[in-house]
Amino acid sequence: MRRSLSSRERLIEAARHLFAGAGFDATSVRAITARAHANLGAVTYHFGSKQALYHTVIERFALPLADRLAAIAAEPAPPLERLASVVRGFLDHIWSHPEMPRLIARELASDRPLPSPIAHVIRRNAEAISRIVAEGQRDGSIRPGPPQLFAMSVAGQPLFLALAGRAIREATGKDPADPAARSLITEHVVANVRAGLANAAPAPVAETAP
Amino acid sequence: MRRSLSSRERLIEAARHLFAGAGFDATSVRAITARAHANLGAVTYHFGSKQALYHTVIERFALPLADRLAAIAAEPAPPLERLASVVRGFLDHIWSHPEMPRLIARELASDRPLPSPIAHVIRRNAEAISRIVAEGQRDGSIRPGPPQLFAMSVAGQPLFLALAGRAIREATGKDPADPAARSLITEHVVANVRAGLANAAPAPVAETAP
DNA sequence: TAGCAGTTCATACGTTTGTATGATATGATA
DNA sequence: TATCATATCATACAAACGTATGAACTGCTA
Repeated sequence: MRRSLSSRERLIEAARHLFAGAGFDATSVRAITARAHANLGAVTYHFGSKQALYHTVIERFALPLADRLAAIAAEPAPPLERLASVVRGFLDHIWSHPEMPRLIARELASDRPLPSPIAHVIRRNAEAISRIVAEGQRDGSIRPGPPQLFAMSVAGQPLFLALAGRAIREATGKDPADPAARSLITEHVVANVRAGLANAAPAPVAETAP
Repeated sequence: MRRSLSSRERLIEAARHLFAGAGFDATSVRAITARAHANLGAVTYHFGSKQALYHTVIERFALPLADRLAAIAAEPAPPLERLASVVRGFLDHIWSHPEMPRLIARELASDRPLPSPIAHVIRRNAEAISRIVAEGQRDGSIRPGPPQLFAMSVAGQPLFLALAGRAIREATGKDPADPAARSLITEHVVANVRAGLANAAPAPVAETAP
């Protein structure tokens, strides 16, 4: 844990790592402060509670991701190309925030209400992707079906593949920390999403505007 | 909690529900025994420890799933059909064991070594699916690419869609507990996997044996 | 130098945790 | 009825937990 960072930042960094690895409940305030080289009271002082620190950790990755994907969704490219960009952006964001899929997975698995930043990012991304899919269905480039389910598949594949990094390492011998393996995985998911959504029949020519 | 079941079975049932909803660490032995209408000492008596009860819960769904998918994989059908059957079997198993994806997601997210029944079922399924994919690539019905990554996508989509049931309910208004919604989701995943793996070009005729 | 806000520190408190213990109850067998 | 393994029960215990408290330290401003 870098001593150069402020105590508050060190706490966030330590908490992110420990929450992702062991979950909220199995991570003690004592473990966090020890890893951050901070005093036991530091969490209460800087954040008020362990819960509040947890929410801070989540906001750190959730808000930028929502913004990033919204920007991609607004690009002036064909729907399938934009969806490929969404997948690339998603995975790129995950590679630089490896804790994200683990924290999200735990929250999705949980009975507790979703922390609001997570609920927010899921809602925004699902809507943005659904809109792209619907647009592609209108112009015939994407096959028919419920856009919301397509959206779950588009977002779910990057999330799950990252989450299963461990299993992938065992099954393929490739370490997802290695850039070559990362781009292999990225290209796989992009190709899979593209092939999964594309209209098999050559897209019928959309009626030209009068 | 049905009183008709043996105390041991009631403990497993209660534990499965609570572990899935709150995770291992946030579930207390007291909560389990209260839900099972059993005495506090019952977990120690019947299983030896909370950990051992957890492992019992996991084995209950992991072993049957591995057997089931292995049977499907051995069927004498074309590779793409067998993969569709794998997806259906996977989802069918999940619908009757809704706790499964939640428990698996938590384990995949965790730093701890995978409990052996989970590691076992992952390994067996990944191998079985990879073999089908490789076979399909040989006969030209499945597009080229690393079979292990295809396997992760095939298994990951049912798992993730089930895990995201909550988000799906919010986004689509459909409750995955409803059979109609279930078959909608099942058919979506089947179609998605099929389209994602199929060779876009018409399969080249395999050389006939001499 | 005095004062003060911001931060760090050691320590204490009341809960909750998983497990151990020994007494009691139950139901089949002798 | 006596015996015995199996099961249930109420308690006890030490450890770990999140948080609160008040003293000590820090660096800046008056």
